Amino acid sequence: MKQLFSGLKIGVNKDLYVKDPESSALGKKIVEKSIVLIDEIGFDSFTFKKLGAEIGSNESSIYRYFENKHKLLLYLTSWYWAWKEYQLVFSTNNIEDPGQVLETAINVLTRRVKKDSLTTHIDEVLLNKLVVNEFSKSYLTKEVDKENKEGFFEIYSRLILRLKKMILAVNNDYPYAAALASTVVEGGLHQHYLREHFPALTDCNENLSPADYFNFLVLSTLKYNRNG
Amino acid sequence: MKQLFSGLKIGVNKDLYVKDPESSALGKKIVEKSIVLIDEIGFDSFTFKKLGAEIGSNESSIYRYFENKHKLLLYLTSWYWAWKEYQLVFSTNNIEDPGQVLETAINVLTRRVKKDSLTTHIDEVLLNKLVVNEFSKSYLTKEVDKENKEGFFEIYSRLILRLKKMILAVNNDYPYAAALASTVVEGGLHQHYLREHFPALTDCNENLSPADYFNFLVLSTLKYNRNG
DNA sequence: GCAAATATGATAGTAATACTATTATATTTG
DNA sequence: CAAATATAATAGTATTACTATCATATTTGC
Repeated sequence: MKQLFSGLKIGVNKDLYVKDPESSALGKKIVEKSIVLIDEIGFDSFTFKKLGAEIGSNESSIYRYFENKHKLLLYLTSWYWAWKEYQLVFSTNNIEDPGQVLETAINVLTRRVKKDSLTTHIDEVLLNKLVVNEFSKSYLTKEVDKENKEGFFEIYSRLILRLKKMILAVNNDYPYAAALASTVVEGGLHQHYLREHFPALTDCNENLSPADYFNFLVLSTLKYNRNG
Repeated sequence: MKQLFSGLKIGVNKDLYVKDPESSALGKKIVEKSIVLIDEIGFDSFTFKKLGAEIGSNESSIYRYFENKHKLLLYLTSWYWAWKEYQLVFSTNNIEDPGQVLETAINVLTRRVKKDSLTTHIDEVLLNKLVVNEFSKSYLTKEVDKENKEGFFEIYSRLILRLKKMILAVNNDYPYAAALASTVVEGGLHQHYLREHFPALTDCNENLSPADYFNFLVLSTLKYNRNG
């Protein structure tokens, strides 16, 4: 915990970059504009050449920060989950009732991101959209097991396990705490995507948020009594 | 319904292919071996050139069946969901109790696929793995809205809506029927993926299946009584 | 059984991608 | 101010994702 909150710098696995993008103006620009460009044209058509053109820099300079665009995606999504973890811990810190803790956690993890600006160069609203649209692509690869061993999904995993703990604090006998935690986080992203592109496949809209849905879902399954 | 079950041929949107792969030996071979090859090397490294080499055919011949590998993926996943829809309707056909119908549906949609072989050339077990690993990539694109309008996700959407109806048949007041239906189907894929690559993030294993988890989740949220 | 139509195969070519390597030019630092 | 470091520019390679053309099988219709 200590390392995560010292100085408010969001820390990600150092093997995700060649040179720390936080260490220079160019690095920050790469991160900042990659979020904008990926949001604009999608990760699939995104290239370092296009990004270079966008920021008035050269392709080869970007390669000195990130090995390839996959690593950049891992960097951006790790940053996002680290940021969410920070929010999660911070916002539940002085709540005592486990039910309240869990509700707050679900809200933090499934709410649409509003303007927040922890940093000057990262637009969290856009980054949230990027995660909704592209996060799955970061782990649905043939290299997932190798990269998982290298710790590239550590922050995300830790976040799910934190939620799992909060679930068990409400009902220690619940047999599907990890599955439920992962359902909430992944499902949260998915419901936001559906709302945008397949509105018939979700009930979430302006009046009913994914947070409402998941709060009810979790509450009901944790409090459910087979005999009553 | 009629068109779906006439002759047992699984029907997908005709705009997904240039020439119907079911109409020739080469077409069937393309479909058959693409499933094997995508499963082997992953969709990202899969190319028509490699597939051509694999089946002793030419890249250019494959282009005469599918416009590009994205359309092929849409074809394969549509076929899968059409097959699941068939199983869903067939297996719930003569059940009267809505609770039983729903349980059967959840089992069909979240169970790991066992050998079935409706056709000679499609290996449903491999196709199920392919869907777990690659389905998200078929809709997480910038073209999703356009392709959705063209009906490329029609079968999938219809399947979710069928499940939604079954949910409402159990509890007509449930306010999140569509969200729950999509959670079960997508979540089913996701839990299988986690089991394989992130076992700490799910409770599903040899003894506890995603079907068990989702049956309990759905049952509890549908039967939950706020006041008791 | 043969001509015409159709399907498949082979080859070539293009623009873009995903890099690597090298060299030149800024910029920073000691 | 020299040395070190960062960035930019250019070039080059293998692969991808196609398109086009032409040759050769195979099928079919008479």
